[in-house]
Amino acid sequence: MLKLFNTLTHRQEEFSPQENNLVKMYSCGPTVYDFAHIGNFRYFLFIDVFSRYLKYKGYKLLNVMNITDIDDKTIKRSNERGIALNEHTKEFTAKFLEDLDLLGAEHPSKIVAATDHINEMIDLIKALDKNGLTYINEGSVYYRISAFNDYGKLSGAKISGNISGKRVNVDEYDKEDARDFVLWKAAKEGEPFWDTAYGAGRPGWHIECSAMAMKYLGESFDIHCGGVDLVFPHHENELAQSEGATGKQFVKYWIHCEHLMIDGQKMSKRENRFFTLRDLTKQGFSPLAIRYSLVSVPYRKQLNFTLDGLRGDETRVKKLQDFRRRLYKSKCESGSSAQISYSIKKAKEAFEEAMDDDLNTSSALAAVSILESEINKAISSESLLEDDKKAALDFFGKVDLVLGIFGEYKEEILDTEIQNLIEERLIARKNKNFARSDEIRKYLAEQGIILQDTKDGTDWRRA
RNA sequence: GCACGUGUAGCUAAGUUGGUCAAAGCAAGGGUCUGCAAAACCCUUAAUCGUCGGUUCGACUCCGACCACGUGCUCCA
Repeated sequence: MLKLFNTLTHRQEEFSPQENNLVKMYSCGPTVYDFAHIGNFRYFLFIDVFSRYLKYKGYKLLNVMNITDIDDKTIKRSNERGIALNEHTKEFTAKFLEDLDLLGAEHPSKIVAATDHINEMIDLIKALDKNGLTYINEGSVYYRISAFNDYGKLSGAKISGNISGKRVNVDEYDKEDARDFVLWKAAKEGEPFWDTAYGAGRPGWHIECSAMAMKYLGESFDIHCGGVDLVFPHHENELAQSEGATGKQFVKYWIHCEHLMIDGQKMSKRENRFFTLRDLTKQGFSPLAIRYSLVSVPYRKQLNFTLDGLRGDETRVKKLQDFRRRLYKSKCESGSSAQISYSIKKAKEAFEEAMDDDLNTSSALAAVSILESEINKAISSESLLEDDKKAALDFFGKVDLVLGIFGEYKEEILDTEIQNLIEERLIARKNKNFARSDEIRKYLAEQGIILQDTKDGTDWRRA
């Protein structure tokens, strides 16, 4: 039974979807003003692993993610570049998806852009209007928080009342109450706008998620995800907009992913503590190791990202790949052993138990390591049997379906020239002609083929 | 200032309805294999569980204080 920590109730709850086998989930997506950074990807990989595990558990998943392609930052950047807003945002949406692919993250079932849903937002504002939850001031439409009783139920009482000394009128729009937020911003010079029933303007930050989530998932659905920083005000306001319009519970489980830190401190562009995916791949790190790093710490813990740690994870994923390769290639007698099959069963239980416990990936990985070590011993002592090998491969395959940490395994084929050289070298070695043997090894190394001599012959791999 | 969270071996970290475990990975040391390598594998080392008190027969796990770090209260994954 999967248990999840629900921000709304502030405790761990057993998960069960509204419709018996179908999970409906909304994940807050990127604001496409620039490249996403690894902090963003920590979250997106959490969504990936979470989604994969739901499928692993046998659920059907409808996962919608938004692309925020209209806000202060996207406007600012596109103006700086002197290109149209949507040209700018299309470009960075594409980069975002490329990065997801690179990290082996599955795409959500639906990816939707805010600017494609202006009508839905206006309709939602109308519904709020009808319920007396809005007011207009100088062409902008505001949400009147005092008229919504449940305001604050997601983030807690902490925002009730004025926050002394901190709340200034940062927004250049006028509000009745400092806590009110804008639904529709009146058009300003130099900004894109849409002509609507509420005049020319552009959407406020929160309205897109309410409108799109309800359009694709219904007025009430199962899971809503985001980074912890979104709990307030974004999700609190989203909830207020949605429930204020429908009178129904908007979301049952609110799930929030913790932030990532670099060297124990907050990311900071100014102090050069900041990485995009490209920054890291340029330094030679593999996307797989980056994925492993970001996935290996449970999502509700702050993740301390360090380059030293990443180097370690680089080694780790390489060992995982070597291990799987070794297992594939191991030659086994038929049959199975009671001990190994018990260990495999245990590992599977431990893995699922860990993941069921609010997606404890760290503990799940421990289960993998323990079995890995045991299987390795069996291979070394040539005591691994065929059925156990199959069961083990099956288990690691299932793990990989969820965590995606083994990378691709493909049987590569060498061209015959290289094949022949390897043969020739074997013969040379047999005749103790080591000069020739080393010559061939050196030559192949230059071709990117690394040879490894084993007692069963010569193995090779690409550098 | 207010609110919340974290502090476990060199590093990344799991674990706590209080009484077997203080997982696992990386690093480090040793070994197996090899003509030599490389890779891989095996073994070992290491934590008074932030500090100081309290509760208890017994606390890493509960309570209090303190220190450090982080986050939110403003745009943010």
